[in-house]
Amino acid sequence: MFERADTKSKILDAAEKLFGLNGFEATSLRDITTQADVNLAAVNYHFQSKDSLIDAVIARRIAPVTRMRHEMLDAAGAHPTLEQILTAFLAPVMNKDLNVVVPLMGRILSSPDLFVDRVFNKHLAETSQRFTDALSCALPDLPRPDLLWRLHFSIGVMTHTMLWGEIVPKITGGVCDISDRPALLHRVVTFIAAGFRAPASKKDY
Amino acid sequence: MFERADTKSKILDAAEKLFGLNGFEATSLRDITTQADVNLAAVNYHFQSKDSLIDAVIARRIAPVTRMRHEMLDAAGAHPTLEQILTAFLAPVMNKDLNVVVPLMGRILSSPDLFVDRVFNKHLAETSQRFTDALSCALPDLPRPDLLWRLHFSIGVMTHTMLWGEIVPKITGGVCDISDRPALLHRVVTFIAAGFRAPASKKDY
DNA sequence: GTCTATAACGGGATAGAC
DNA sequence: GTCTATCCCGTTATAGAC
Repeated sequence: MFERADTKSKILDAAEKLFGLNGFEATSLRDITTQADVNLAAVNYHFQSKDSLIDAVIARRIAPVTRMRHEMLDAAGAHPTLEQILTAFLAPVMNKDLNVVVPLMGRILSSPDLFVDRVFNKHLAETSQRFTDALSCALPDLPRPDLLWRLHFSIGVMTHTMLWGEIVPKITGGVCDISDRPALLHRVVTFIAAGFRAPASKKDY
Repeated sequence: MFERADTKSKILDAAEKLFGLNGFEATSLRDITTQADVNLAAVNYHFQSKDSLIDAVIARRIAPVTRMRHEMLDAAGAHPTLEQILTAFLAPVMNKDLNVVVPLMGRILSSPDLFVDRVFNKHLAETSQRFTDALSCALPDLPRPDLLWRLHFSIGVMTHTMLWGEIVPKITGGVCDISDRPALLHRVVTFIAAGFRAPASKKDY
């Protein structure tokens, strides 16, 4: 049942898969419509342009991530630990379907130009505010520039881990394994939490 | 004097600038030849194809980075500290010309598909080996998977910091500043070193 | 709503004069 | 080595039949 998804959803599914696999630029509408098994013109009928399609693909996946992030942060209570904050921030992204959503997120986060105008300002500004506030509470002695830089570094760890997921096992000769998602999340949180707890940078060194 | 650089160099200069600015896919040969003020056909004369041009652009910048990395690691002596190893690894990339080389490096590192075959295996495999060995010496108790994962995380921090350099001041309302390169390097090394020194991940948690 | 067909354009690459 | 002109392909987008 429900085998015949509607055209619009089929396009979104195919697009997010191919965008994640090959990037936004390298994916043509022909690739998408072939994968989705729909007609080429359907894209411009349901969405107005390739750009709008990209927006739609992103919006569909960011919404639940944002919701889950806030839920997890709420669930951690009034004074969440650093690890709880980081987990609430990272888990909703990193525990998604590895083969589709994660590569897509990686693509988004490694396209700064596309990101700021069309993703951050539209979908993430509020979330960013909440998590920086929570981090400030958990690390009251960390100066604000350090805190923001370290959050930025953390996003770098997350992005790279997602984007390179399938590469790491290759170039490490199989030593690193990505199939155990909770273990990987734990590794990331451990690494980042230690980085956040490092002494604040001094002006003279 | 030397105002009239040869065509080949002009193409390489223009290409690396535009590749860093807009990415490899989004940069056309026409963009490059216009920027370089040379004829379109010159690209296919001096290089055989756009792909070969990309390889040439990358190779020209990676060589000095690799040399400097090894020099700095050598200079740190037989038993370098964790901070010395990380600085030797990161400084040669992060202290380059911010406006051209750094964005280019960011682009390379955020294109996994392009990276493994055409960059890692060709230029970085040996360097990778040397630095993982050095890290093993500095952190003898850290299990190998943790060590490799954390090196991977570190590259994520570096990549993201490079790729998003100009964005961070914007979305932090000017709190974060990228103009002081040594300070930024110090922030990165502090963060990563603490992450490396975190307890190794346990199987049960 | 969905298709076929095609317009309009920009891309990489090449032939051949100079 | 450098140019002009051009080929051929893939791209987005649209017009119009069904």
